[in-house]
Amino acid sequence: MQMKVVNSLKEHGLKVTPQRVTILSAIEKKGHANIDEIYQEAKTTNPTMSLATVYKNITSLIETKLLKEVAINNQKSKYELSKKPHSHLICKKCGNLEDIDSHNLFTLNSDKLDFDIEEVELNIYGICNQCKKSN
Amino acid sequence: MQMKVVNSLKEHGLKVTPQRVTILSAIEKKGHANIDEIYQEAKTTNPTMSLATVYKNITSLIETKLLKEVAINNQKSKYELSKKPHSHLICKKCGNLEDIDSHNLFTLNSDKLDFDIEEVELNIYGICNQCKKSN
DNA sequence: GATATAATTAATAAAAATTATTATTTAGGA
DNA sequence: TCCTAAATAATAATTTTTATTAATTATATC
Repeated sequence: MQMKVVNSLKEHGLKVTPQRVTILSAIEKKGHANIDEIYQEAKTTNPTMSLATVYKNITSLIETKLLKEVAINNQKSKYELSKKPHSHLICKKCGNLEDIDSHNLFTLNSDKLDFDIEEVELNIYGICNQCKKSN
Repeated sequence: MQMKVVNSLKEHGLKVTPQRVTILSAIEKKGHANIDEIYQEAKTTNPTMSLATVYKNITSLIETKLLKEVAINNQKSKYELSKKPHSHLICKKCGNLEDIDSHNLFTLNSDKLDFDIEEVELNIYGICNQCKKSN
C-alpha cells in the first residue's frame, strides 16, 4: 500500500478503501488524468472497480481538497493531487498538460480588486516542444 | 438585425442566419453564458430554435474564433465573444464570472519555456463582493 | 481479535449532456 | 429568380454523469 496516499486519506478524514488508494495512485502515477484515464489505469490494479465509484470518489476527494480539478477548454477536466500553487502549459495540439512553477513567471502588482482571492490559476495554451518537433 | 454581429459573421466566412445572429446577440447581451443560458436567451427571440443548433453553432463559432470557450472548475463551460486578452474573476460561491483587464495586474518575466504560447488564461477563483455582502 | 454500524462499493438504472441523422428549409452566389 | 451547398428543426442515438439499492467493508468500541 502507498503509505503516502494512505496517510493523506486519513489526514483528510476519509476511510482508506482499496478503491481510493488505487484512484489516488493512478493520478499520482499519471500526474494529471481525466475520468476515463483514471478509470482505465485503476482497473489494471483493481479490475472490478466501477466507473461510478471513480466519479463518486473524485467528487469527495475534491471536496476534501485532496484533489484539484483542472477544467480545460476543449477537453474533459483533468484531476491532479493538491500541491503547491503552480500553473499549466496546455498543448492545443496533443492536449498534453504540464505543470510549471509560476512563482517566478509573473509578479503580482497586487491591487484592490474587491474580490477575496482564494485561488489563482493560470493556463497557458500553445504548442508543446514535442509537437513542434513531430511536425 | 445587429449590424455588428452580422458583419462579424461575414468577416469570419460564416453564413448569416437568424439563428447565429440570435446566439451571438444572446452572448453579447449576457457577457458570458453557458449552453443552457444561451439557449434560453435565444429562445426568447427565436422560439423555434433547436438546442442542437446551439451546440452546432457554438462549435463552428469557436472554430472560426468568433467565440471563446471558458472552461471553469465545477461549472459548465461558458462562452464569450472574442475580445482583447483579459482574465476572469470567478466566484466560487455564486459562480459569477467577471472580466478583468490583466494587462497591468501581472508583469511577465518572460523566460525560455520551450513552448509556443498561443494563449494565456488566468482564472482567479474567490468570493465576489456581492456574495461577501449577502452573507 | 470479534462485533456493530455507518460508510463504501458494484451493478445497474436513470438522468443529463452532447452528437449524429435526416428531411426540409434557406442563404447567397450565378 | 434559380441552384446548390449549407444550415436548421426534430429527433434519435450516444456519451457522460448521477442516483438507487443490496451487499460488502472499514473502523471504532468493546
